[in-house]
Amino acid sequence: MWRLHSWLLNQAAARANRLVAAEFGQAGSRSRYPVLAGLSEFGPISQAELGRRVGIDRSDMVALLNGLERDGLAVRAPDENDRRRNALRITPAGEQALLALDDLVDRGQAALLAPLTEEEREQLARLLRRLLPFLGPDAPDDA
Amino acid sequence: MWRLHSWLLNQAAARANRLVAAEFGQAGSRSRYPVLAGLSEFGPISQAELGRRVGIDRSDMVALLNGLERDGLAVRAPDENDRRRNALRITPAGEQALLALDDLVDRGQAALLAPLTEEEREQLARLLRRLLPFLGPDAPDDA
DNA sequence: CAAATCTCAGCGGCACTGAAATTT
DNA sequence: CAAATTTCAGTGACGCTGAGATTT
Repeated sequence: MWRLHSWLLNQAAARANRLVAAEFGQAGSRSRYPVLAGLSEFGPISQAELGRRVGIDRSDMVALLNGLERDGLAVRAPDENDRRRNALRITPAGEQALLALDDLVDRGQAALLAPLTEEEREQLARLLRRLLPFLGPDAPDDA
Repeated sequence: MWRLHSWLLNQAAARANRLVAAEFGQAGSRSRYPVLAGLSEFGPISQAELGRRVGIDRSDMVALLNGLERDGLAVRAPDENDRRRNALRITPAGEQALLALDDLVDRGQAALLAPLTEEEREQLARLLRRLLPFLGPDAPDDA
């Protein structure tokens, strides 16, 4: 039972979500965080590509961006090179919001990772990354 | 972004669920597995206690047991020592079903863990267990 | 009385599917 | 034509809350 990785992963993820959600409180959906972080890191990008990189479904991405645009944290512009795509950008207000969310996530994670040493935390992150194929060989590793 | 443990955990758990769900197909809910495994391992036990051990909410446990009882895989009997409780037991058919589910879960997990060596898999399990407080010091560790 | 257990009704976030419209 | 992108409508499993009835 306790060797069941898929069960352990689910339990650990559920706990992480509880802790982060407790920090977020009324501050909106947790999924906003990876979207804003991805926008900030990957500059102008299409919805499909962003979704692939942060592991969010195309369909959920639409709803999330609707909310972010409504709140002035991101903007959709037509991509002139490929008019099927939207060129997404984070706004200054979005960068601002991202900084605030950074703090909340950090605090939630501190509680989650309390039982581990710094070395063990890095080891855990390294192992988890190896399980995710879309974090290709180009993904930042511990190189 | 890639150092975000709560994000990594969620992505890894989502992938594990996809892979296991692909194996399960029509074979019923995935949550049945931890319940049956817990019943088999912990013998006669109350719903609340079982829920605590396998990380399933009291409320969801009711629905899961309804299904398991309907299918003849588990039985509820009144606990004569404490009549608030149900004494849950797995049936022979339940043990049978558990064996079948074992195979399915194993195959799903084999795909998930393919990138890791045996040593790394144990290390991952060890680290994840340390994040789950309800796996108290009595929990089977790598001692 | 306080606390624990079982049950039911319902909610919200999340991952996903299927299909339509547009563009390459 | 085949493939990719955005969008919308809808589904289902999951984790959880709140409340009621019963028992300790």
